[in-house]
Amino acid sequence: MDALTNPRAMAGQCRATTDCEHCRVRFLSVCAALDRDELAELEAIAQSIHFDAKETIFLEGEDARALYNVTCGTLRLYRLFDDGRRQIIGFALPGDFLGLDLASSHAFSADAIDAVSACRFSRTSFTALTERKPHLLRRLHSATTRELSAAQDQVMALGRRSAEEKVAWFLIHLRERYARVGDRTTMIALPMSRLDIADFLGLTIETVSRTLTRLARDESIAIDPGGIRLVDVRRIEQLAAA
Amino acid sequence: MDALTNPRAMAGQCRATTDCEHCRVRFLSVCAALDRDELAELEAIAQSIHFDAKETIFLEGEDARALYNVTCGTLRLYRLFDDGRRQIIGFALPGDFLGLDLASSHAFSADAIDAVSACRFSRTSFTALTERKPHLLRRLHSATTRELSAAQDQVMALGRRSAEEKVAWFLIHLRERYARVGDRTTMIALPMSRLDIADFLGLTIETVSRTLTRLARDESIAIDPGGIRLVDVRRIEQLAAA
DNA sequence: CGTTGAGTTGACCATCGTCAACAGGAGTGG
DNA sequence: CCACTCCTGTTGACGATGGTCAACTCAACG
Repeated sequence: MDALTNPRAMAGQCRATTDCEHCRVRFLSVCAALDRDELAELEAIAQSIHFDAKETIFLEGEDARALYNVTCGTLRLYRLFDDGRRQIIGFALPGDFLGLDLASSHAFSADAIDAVSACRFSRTSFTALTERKPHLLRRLHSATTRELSAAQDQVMALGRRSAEEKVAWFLIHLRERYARVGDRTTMIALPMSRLDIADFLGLTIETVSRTLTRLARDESIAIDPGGIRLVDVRRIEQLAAA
Repeated sequence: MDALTNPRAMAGQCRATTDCEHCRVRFLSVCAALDRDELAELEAIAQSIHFDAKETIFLEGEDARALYNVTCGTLRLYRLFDDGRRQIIGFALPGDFLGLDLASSHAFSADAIDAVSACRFSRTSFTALTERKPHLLRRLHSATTRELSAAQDQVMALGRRSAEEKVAWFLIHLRERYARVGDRTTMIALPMSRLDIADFLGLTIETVSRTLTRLARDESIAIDPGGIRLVDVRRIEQLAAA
């Protein structure tokens, strides 16, 4: 398993740094648009920052003073309803960028699930940089497009599908995302809790738990500490696509 | 009721034109970024086009040869599952832009619900124009951001909410969108069928129908031919936000 | 005047949510 | 080192919400 996606291997390694040129997520992220000189400009306005597990990065509605480029760890992005129900609208992984919209206030809340490191940019400096670098803006636009497509995938997953299909989709979806930063293995790390998964899929924690145990009894998956191993990949993929 | 949102009033008026300067949706749309000369450039590559009700504009996966700016009418945007289930991921209204991502293939299918007029741009010419006009790109980016936020709103609506809450949200959501092009009235035109609403909300046609009749029995709404009238706006808003 | 398609309503049933109990591991304090 | 709590996850019993199947109405259209 790749170091970027293995929670155990990551634990000791989640260190902040602003050495862009040797950054692990450089080619995945918005920064990939920049040449060496431009990268230096970006590095000049970047601050490296670290969050412990369960720390809150920002809250929905707050002034967006900064943008973040995640270099390691996992975050949950969510909104709350008036009555306290929580909907998780995504998990941010290494390479993901928070604040793509350059909006003046945050559209959702974000907190660290495990230890997280990120590059932090002040919104005003970053916005100024996009004024001067059209291809950075272009890159930003294509990243936003990817986000949009991810949101639409989630809509597909939530609309009128069974719990089993949702959970299978979640596993495959996470696997594809890990594949961007590492290998596409059959081992899927789950740094998030069952409650997080439930709030992401519009299910309850009990249904998630039951569905996973049922899939495990079927020998479609195996439940390992810290993650899931896909045993019958084909079957899970079929459920996910159905 | 505003002409742009009244299906009856629109029926005879849905005419194609490329007179940008007098375009009704000019200030709502991506074009608003352009000054007079630039608008002329855009007009030069625009083609006006008309679709009858039920015509397909494009299919998911097809080569995206063109982008469209809707000037009147309503479209449904959707994706199909392998088993034939359909998920509607949005309705396009006047002022909406299809193809914001500038991607080479369509991420979803689109067809006309009622009569639709649009400005059509070849993707290559439009992309070329964005190369020369950074503020057009900027405008494109902010439109994509709005789309993203709309998709996240839909995720909020689909995750673990009751049928009543979903339907109420749909009505309020549609009302807000109509408000962008016209007035925020209590009368909400529903050009789309019950099946369209069901496929948008992840419900069945029967549940949508039952829920609407229940809300009508409560005197929260009134079901008129061609639309819904909000009687107890407060109550519907409460349900929608819950 | 028959056909077709959209919408409504009813009866029944499955899935998933709710409530509750329990297991096991991590952390804490005596 | 053990007992205790706390937290997460699992499992069971039960019930409600919403899906399924079917019948029916009504308007549009030939």
